[in-house]
Amino acid sequence: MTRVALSRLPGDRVLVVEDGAESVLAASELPSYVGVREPEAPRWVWDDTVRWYPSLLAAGVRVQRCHDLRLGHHLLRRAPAVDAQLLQGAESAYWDRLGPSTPSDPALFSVDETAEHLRADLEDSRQLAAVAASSEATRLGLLLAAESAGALVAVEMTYAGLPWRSDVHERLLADLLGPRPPRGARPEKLEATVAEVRAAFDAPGLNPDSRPEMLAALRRAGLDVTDLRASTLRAHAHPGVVALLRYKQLAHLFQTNGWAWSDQWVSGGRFRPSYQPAGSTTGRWSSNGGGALSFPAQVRPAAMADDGWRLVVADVAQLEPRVLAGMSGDQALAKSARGADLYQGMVDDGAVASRNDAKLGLLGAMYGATSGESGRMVAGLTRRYPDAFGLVEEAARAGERGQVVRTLLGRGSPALGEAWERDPDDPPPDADSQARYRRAYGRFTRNFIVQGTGAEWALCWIADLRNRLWRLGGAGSLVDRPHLVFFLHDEVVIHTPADLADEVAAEATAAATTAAGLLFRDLAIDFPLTISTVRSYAEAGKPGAAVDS
DNA sequence: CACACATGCGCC
DNA sequence: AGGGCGCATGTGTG
Repeated sequence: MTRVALSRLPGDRVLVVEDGAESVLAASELPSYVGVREPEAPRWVWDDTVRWYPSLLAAGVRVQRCHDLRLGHHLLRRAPAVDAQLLQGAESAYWDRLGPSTPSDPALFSVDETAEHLRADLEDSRQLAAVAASSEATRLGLLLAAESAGALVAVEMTYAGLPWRSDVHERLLADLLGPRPPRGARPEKLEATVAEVRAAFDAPGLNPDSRPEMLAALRRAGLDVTDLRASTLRAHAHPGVVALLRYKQLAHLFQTNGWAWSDQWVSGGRFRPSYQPAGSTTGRWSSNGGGALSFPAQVRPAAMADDGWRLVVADVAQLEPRVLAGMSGDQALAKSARGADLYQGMVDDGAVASRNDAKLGLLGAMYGATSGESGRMVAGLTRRYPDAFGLVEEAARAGERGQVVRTLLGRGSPALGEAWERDPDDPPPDADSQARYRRAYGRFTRNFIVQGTGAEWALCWIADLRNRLWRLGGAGSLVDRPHLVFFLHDEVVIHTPADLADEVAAEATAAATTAAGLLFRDLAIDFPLTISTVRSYAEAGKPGAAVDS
């Protein structure tokens, strides 16, 4: 496949390198240049998708495939199967240091003038050579392609935005909090809750946001608490606790997803958060603006499709347990995974008494629970599913020995010590705390292989789905046809003309099959989706939510 | 004054 | 003595 490397040059020019041939364009010519090449679908190679793609999209150019060198560099540098020496060369130290940029500030990442003008073609050659020389070239190649496709999706989703009805959002806020207050003031209903809390604890002037003040007030009232978590407070029957819990809930809504949040992240009828692919060490995405990945259920009613359009919401049932079954090749767990509910499958298989036990046991195994109900379930299930439980157990032991682990497609975990930086001023840790530290790292590596491989499955899923949605056709640009508008680890939302919703749902299912095949080949693991076609995101997943049309 | 950290909550 | 994140506030530090 043709690769075309794009690098920025001083003076708003772009260096284009294809098969060793160099040419120079003015930056303003780039959209038409890319647009005209795009039907042939070369792979565009660039430093960071966020630095190139938004302006192309704004000019109406949709890119089919790319290679994101920043993501690739960080991934390959830590991949156990890659000889990191092969990534060394001209400017490689800059690539090592490149941090993420954001759509609102794409230049933020540049460390100095040189980093602004890195040669994409040189780094691309090194990455290609490093992959080719690796013992896991095929898997790493797939991972790089999926990661880069994810970077395209991330920029496209910020560009398109999640359809947002500010009137619905404001009505919701007004109902719960009262009218929008002046800057710096609490809304009426929140202030009223503060008054209730003060009265209940006989503490005029109490600031419920102050931890020391609040703890003192609770103790004076005879409540023996050392923290203010909702779960702790709920255990105490005191009239003030009810008011305090309501205050905490409303205050969180006001502060996190209230008017100020809307001012900053909603524009033109769209919620446009910023996504950061591979923002977490496991390869999961994170979000560095707008809080996309902690988008609370409370405000989802405001996410509404345009008139004549629908939201197709698809999520994978028990993604990580299924991934564990696939990567461990555990036949018994794969059998329980055959169906819509893996946990129920374990019950039907006679492995556990209840669905809840199954869930506790599996989550416990993946997170490294050692005690409580969850820890107790793990022991019994280990005998039933030795390959699956053995795999995470071995990952934990490797971590405790100080070894790095890798995902199915070859992403490496950060090393012990790299995972959590130590303060050099701290006294050297004693044997006890060293052992604790190693066990904590073991829990991390245990979870890393499953969470990381789950992220890889999801990347393959959205990458294939993105292409399928484009092929579904329709005329016009990205936002005139079915397109992804939200992604949350194991769930996607597609905004689509209503008459295409059924086809979109079918493509989401087909893409899940593709992803399963890419990762697990012949080991047919089912990844059933829960799909809803709705007007409002809040209706998704509920029985009877389907829109008749 | 800016900054880092702790706490608590949201999501998976 | 269960993994990964982001965000807001208050508090303590330089």
